[in-house]
Amino acid sequence: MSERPGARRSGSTESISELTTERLSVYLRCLTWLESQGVRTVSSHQLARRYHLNSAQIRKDLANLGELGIRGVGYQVEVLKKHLVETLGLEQTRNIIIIGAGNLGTALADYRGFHQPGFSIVAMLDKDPERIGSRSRSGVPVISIERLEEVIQSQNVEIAIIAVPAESALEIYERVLDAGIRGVLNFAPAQLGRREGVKLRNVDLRINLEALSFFLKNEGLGARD
Amino acid sequence: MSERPGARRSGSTESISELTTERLSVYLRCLTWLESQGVRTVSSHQLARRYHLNSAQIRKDLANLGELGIRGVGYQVEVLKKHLVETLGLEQTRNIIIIGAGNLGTALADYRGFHQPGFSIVAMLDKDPERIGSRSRSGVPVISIERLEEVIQSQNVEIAIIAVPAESALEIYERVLDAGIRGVLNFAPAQLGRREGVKLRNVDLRINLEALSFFLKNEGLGARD
DNA sequence: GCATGTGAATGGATTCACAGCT
DNA sequence: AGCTGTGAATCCATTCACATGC
Repeated sequence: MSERPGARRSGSTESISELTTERLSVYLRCLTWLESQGVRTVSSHQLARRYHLNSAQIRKDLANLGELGIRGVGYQVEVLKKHLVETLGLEQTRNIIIIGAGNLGTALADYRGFHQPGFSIVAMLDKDPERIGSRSRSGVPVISIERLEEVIQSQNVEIAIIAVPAESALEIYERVLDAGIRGVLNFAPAQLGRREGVKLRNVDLRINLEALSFFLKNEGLGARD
Repeated sequence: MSERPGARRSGSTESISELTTERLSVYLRCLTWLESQGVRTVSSHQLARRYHLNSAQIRKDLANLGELGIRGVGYQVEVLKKHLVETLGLEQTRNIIIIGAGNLGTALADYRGFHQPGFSIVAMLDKDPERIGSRSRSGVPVISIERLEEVIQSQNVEIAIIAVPAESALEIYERVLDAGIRGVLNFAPAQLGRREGVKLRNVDLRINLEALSFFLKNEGLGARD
């Protein structure tokens, strides 16, 4: 119960919405770049101009982490970055499995962005005997889907990435949840249901393309001004 | 100018928001499945229950296409599907290029969901001489990035998928826009700016993982009830 | 003087609840 | 009786604008 007495507790990480979380991730990336360029201090206006963001929104978002800014000056890059890393839970490494070792699964296993600190891809799981026992280019092993639950437990896996065809997605989803997974990133074009205590995020490539198609169809005409 | 006289024009496709568009794409997928199962008629409630959606929202979304439902009955699957295909601009085929023939680009080129009717991936472009001249498993050719503008024009390309490292993303973005592309799907973890008359959609894998990480860090404690 | 942090205002999107049609 | 289509109500997110503090 006892909160440190002087501690500012604006940083009640509960209240932070999903959209805000996504932007925090963006800010972290921006700050990482700025830090690598030797920038020590940055204002919300500078960030906004540089990265096509809105300065008021940046301030509101960052205010969630506590009073980190210095009025009249801005934010210290290093300090802010540290807080973002902590808020997003990236100081520790989370283990990930990818289910489905097809084109997409394998590409994800080798994707640079996934091998950042904070995440570790420990295995791909697949049912095709031809693939089992092999490794992706970056060395991620392919294991039999039969051993799904065992791998999750023994390797302390927290996140599952579903990269199987739509037909199998629901079954896999149920299995990983039963095995205790609370974070799921789904690439299959399937409608998986929300569950209490589980975060499901969908990356649906078809929706993305169809949204572009809709735009292309409708600009020419009506979208004049 | 002359509108067909009797034509219901609730279907003013302008007013449709991006979020609604995304859901229309979901509905289309659901209907395609239902149709394949021989279902002829479906109500908003049935759709909602089956696919974890909200029935009022389904009705609001679909009302954008005109008065397609039959009160007391529901929607005719075939009719509704046809309207969705048309609204999303999927009766015609749009040509796509993928820039970057690395792991991700190649996986996308071979991804089944992209070879649906409505879309055709005509080429991947890359700067690595080793890759140029080869083909993906499904036969998409890799062409020199130097020929980017030429390919866009000659093949009548409408959509560009950016699958290059973050450092190169901005330069590629400018180039495809200059070449006349109005629809861009960006996989690079870079902040590209909005442009008038251009639809940019970002698929950011890192943001997705970090959002899961944030959730995992914060449930256990506060997210009790 | 200058940039943050934040209440107030605005703008969207979702949900409710029911009138109206079949 | 049942389901759509939709105004009204609600909820959430963004933007504005300024008091506050360096």
